[in-house]
Amino acid sequence: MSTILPAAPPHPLAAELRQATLRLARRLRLEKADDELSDGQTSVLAYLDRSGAQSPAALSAFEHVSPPSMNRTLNSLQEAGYIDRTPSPDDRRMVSVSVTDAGRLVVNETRRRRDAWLEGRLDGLSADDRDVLGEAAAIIRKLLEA
Amino acid sequence: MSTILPAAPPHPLAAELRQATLRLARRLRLEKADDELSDGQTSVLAYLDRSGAQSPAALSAFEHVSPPSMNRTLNSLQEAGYIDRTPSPDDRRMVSVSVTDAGRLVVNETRRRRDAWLEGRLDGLSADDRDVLGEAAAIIRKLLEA
DNA sequence: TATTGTTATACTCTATAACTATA
DNA sequence: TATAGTTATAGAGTATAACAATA
Repeated sequence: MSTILPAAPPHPLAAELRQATLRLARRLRLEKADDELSDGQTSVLAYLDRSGAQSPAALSAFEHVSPPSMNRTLNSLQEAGYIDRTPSPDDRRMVSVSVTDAGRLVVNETRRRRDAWLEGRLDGLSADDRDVLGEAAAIIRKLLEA
Repeated sequence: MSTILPAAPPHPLAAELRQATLRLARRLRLEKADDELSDGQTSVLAYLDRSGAQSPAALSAFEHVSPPSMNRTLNSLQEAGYIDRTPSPDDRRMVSVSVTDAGRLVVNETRRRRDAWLEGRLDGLSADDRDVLGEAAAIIRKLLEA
């Protein structure tokens, strides 16, 4: 019987989940609607679409990016016609950034492509495996909100 | 009874899994050992560590990056003392890139930090939920290899 | 001549610091 | 004077094209 075990990872779960998540995310990010859009632009557009209009400051905080860098990203997106900038009537220093219809189209197309790729892979799994993934997605959402 | 249903997503599973994965990956990537290292440098170092020595061409293919860009990344990593480049004795055009001990240290520290953050979140879950995540990680690995 | 890696050059993305407008 | 946003400038990261060394 083993008395003293060599130091083994106490929670291989974290390592497995980290690996699986980072690799799948990496693969998913390859699927995009508009190859002209950078990852940052894609991400900002998706965030604006699901959270509604936001200030540039809020966007730079969410993206962990400096205000000038976000400003540049917004310039590109506006030039492409994917977002609008409207000054606040109350405090004219503040700006509200919102997605245009064209922007929403790109966001949805990107989601569609990613889901299509993913569905292709999910089809090869058993119903049980798919159930597990569905439960896992819900648990991860809970974990992120904690 | 409903006869004609409005177009509903046939597989919400893909959408849920996509969202959960991208968000968790985003959060995990924030945890790094060396803030001086870019995401690309961090990724190359981790890949070299787990796959063993690789050619620059193999690395640029894996990272979906051009050979000159990878060359620049390797220059930075070599300057930092995290990798070695050794020409092949057989074919002297070819170079083998490998992680140094210092590089391995950084890789492991980054993994440790990400796992530590994740374990903190996993502790708040039930044993059942953790089991589901463990199974999901294995399924995702299978899915990526398919 | 083909291939592996690297250098040359230009462009995009990001950051810090300075500036403008509004409060 | 403080704050939200933007512009100025400079430093990384990336790409295409050209080059060097080896096969």
